[in-house]
Amino acid sequence: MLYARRMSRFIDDYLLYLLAQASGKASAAFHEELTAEGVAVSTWRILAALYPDSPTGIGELAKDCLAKQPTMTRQIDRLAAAGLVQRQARVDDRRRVEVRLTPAGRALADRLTTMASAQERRILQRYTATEVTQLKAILSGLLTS
Amino acid sequence: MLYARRMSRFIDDYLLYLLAQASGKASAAFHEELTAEGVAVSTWRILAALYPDSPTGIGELAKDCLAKQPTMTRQIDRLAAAGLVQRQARVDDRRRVEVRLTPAGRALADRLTTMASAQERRILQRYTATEVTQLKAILSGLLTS
DNA sequence: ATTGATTACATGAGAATTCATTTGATGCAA
DNA sequence: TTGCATCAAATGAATTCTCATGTAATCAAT
Repeated sequence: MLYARRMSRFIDDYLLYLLAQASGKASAAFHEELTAEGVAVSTWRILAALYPDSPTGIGELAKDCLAKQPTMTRQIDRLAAAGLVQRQARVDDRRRVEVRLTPAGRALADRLTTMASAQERRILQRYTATEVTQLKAILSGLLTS
Repeated sequence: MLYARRMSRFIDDYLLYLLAQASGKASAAFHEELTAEGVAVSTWRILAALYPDSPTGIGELAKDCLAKQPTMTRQIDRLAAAGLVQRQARVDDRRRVEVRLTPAGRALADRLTTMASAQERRILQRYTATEVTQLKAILSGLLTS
């Protein structure tokens, strides 16, 4: 299955690789649940970012979901057509568009976030509360640097 | 700049989101360096995975680079045409293709991994050696679960 | 008020990714 | 052997993403 390697790989101790792989692998299990529910990963990301009640602009939403702004505009088109979110131009700056969950979107997000939290518990089960706190603190720190 | 929010967001304490954001943000700085060097992120990922001398099959390489197998086949087409990697069918199982760095590919990887390590040090500067060790251990643990 | 720069989002065209399937190779059971 | 399931990689078609740019609103300076 595995190939012989002459020496250890660069990436096995490289932080950005470990982060990317950990993120990908930890997400994979939940993404399977989403697929079984017929929900696209991109849809989940948007609903989660808006949940429970956080109206957000298109550009900021793109950042939150690791996508580019043109991609997000089109995703929101799709979710709005599906009745899960609604657009509303801000009165104090009409360049901006606030996106928020509709009742249907919030209902779906209720269900999915419950599933996500259960999944998170399964992953974190193996670690002590202290370890979990430290991990989240370090990750949050990376985000605010 | 920021919009008012009625309550804290679900994602701000959700591990998978923190991991994805931390990964994305930590990588962003280095990806800018890559762009300045005229190197695509996907190219970097492949060179890093093969470095320094780890011949790898297409499918495994796809996993290592968070891509699907058809994507990787085409990426390798591109890198092989650029003279950075070479394909070789395995004699013991000719379904498999071993990809390895050419001397030119290794030279480029030498340079990029040096840059990547410097970037990693800048990120980790703010943490103690113990914290770094713990972080990498937990991330590695997530990968082997 | 007018000009020019900047910001936020939308959109067209092109590029990259992925799904579904095919091709070729291997292993296994009858 | 033969037949069949499985596996790794390649490929065609379609989806999806993103770059570059456009449009409209706001802001700053004169």
